[in-house]
Amino acid sequence: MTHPLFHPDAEEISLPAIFTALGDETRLNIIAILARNGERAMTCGQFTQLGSKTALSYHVAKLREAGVINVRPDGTKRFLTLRRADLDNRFPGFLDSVIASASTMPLPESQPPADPAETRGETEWT
Amino acid sequence: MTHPLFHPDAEEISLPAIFTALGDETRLNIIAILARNGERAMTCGQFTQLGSKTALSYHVAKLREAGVINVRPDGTKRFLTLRRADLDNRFPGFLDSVIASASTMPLPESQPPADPAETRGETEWT
DNA sequence: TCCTTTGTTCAATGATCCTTGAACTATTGA
DNA sequence: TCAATAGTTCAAGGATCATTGAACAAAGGA
Repeated sequence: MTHPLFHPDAEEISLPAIFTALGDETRLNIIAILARNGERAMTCGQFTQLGSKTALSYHVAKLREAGVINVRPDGTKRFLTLRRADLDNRFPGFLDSVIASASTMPLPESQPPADPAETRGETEWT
Repeated sequence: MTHPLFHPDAEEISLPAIFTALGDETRLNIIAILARNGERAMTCGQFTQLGSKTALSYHVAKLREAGVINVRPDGTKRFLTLRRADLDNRFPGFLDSVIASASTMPLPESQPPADPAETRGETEWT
């Protein structure tokens, strides 16, 4: 990456932008899977059930630009995490209720078990 | 109205549809104003600050079709209410967190004081 | 009855969205 | 150095979206 990936500052995250980002089934599923995975980071490659490589890249960018997730490049991979702290700080209770509601939705298919190498050392990332 | 207005059943309300409906500033403002007004119903005419007559009709229909609001025709008016019970039942805590978050957003302009005749007897409507 | 109020419908327009495949970049491992 | 991996970018496509003005419909009041 010549440019670092753009992430909005916490105080710039807007509610309509979040809703727009979550108003798509693929993206809502990404969030649901991320939440289900605890604090561990995940790579785009773990979401192939949800769409093509290109589509995922597109949707992940939307979530990032809306401020919902953080994307940290590492080698050829991108580690995705929910921006829990920022969202909780800005809209307390909102993310939890979204996750709780989203977890009642069926996922397209269960994900393959995570490769331990892919989540190593990711829990302390902010 | 030759047809009664379509409203999705409570169990048909989908999360992506709600997000899509709320992912527009005009519609989010409608919700914020409705919430701020307590349980009282409001008419489209009370939202003219948010857009043209035609635009409001469009956005109100979107919110209704997504299951976020109830629209009850009465004479030449339409009384709008949040579908609090249905949403709370289906996605507990979600609406409250949306309202709490949305209430931190500035509204385009303060609404004129409600005409008492317009809210008479509306609090028990479900 | 006629006029006003309130909101809907329609067609048109431009914008934005989502998906696709092909081509590309960057990094890693052999 | 060469090939594989992981993901991005681009252009094109069709679909949906939001806004506008003009015409319309339904109800209520004078």
